[in-house]
Formats: sequence, structure tokens, C-alpha cells
Amino acid sequence: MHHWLIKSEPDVFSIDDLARVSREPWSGVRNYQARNFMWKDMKSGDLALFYHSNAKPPGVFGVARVVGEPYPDPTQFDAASEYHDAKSKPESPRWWLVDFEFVATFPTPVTLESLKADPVLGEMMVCQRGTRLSITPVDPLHFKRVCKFGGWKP
DNA sequence: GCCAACGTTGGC
DNA sequence: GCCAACGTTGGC
Repeated sequence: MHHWLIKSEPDVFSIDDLARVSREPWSGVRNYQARNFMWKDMKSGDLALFYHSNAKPPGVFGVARVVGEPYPDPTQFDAASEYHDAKSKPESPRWWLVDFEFVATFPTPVTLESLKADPVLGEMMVCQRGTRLSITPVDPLHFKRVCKFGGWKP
């Protein structure tokens, strides 16, 4: 099993929104590296830290789980969508996604500040300056430690 | 609101 | 295929 960190702007879609809908297609990812993670590396059942970006404060607010198999992001073919990609053809879709389901909201959110303050968690990609990737792999030990900081048992 | 970092675009 | 210009991300 692989572990991940997925970023979302809470003004757009927060961990509370995920809890409400319980399952959500992770649409709108338009970065090849992030796409490849969803397309090739994520397996149903993988756990992901749910990170709030552009938030006050930014940090990990809960956990989500990959559910089902990857499939083409429907928004790429939707001319009305802000994620529409005219260059992508249905016979060879450019953008793929997976669904995530809600697992847990942390009793204690783990802020970016506290991640950076920890010598171990400071190594996480999300702590590195200039890392804008919206999906990153997470070391299993880092994953466990973040959950521990969040007051939640996997 | 600022701006550093980085991905993408497009002229050549 | 290079690289400058531009757009976006996202912390601060």
C-alpha cells in the first residue's frame, strides 16, 4: 500500500465537504506528475493525508482513501468546465483521476508550521520550498507520525 | 498583496 | 531544442 498527500483549497473543497459527500472524484488535476500518481501508482485502499492549502492555517486536516480504479476526468471534455482541455480527445484522454472517500477528520489538525518544526516530518515534500505538486507520495513512517500528531489512529 | 518557485507556451 | 515570457501556486 502507498501513502499520499493530497492538497485542496478548503474554500473550494475541504475535509468537511468530503465528509458530507463521502466520496468525491478528484477532478481538475492538470499536472502530469500528479496525474501519473493517480493513473499508475494509486491503488484502491491507499490512504492519503488531506491537506488544506491557501488556508489559515495550512496543514493536514484529515485522511482520505482511494476508492476504485482510475478513469478519465470527465471535466476535460466539458466545454463549460474551467478544467476543459480542448486538446484532449475521448479516444485518448489526457487527464485521469481516482475517487477519494472520507476516512477521518483529525481531532487536532497538523499545521504546516508544526510539520516544519518536526525534524522528521520536515523532510516531507510538502515542507520543501517551492513544492507546488498537488499530490505527493508520503513515506509510511511520516504518514503514521502525522496521524499520531493529529490524534488519530489509522 | 507580494513574490519565489516552477510548469507551460511559443517564437525562433 | 532552446529559452524568455507568462501564468499559476501557495506560503507569508
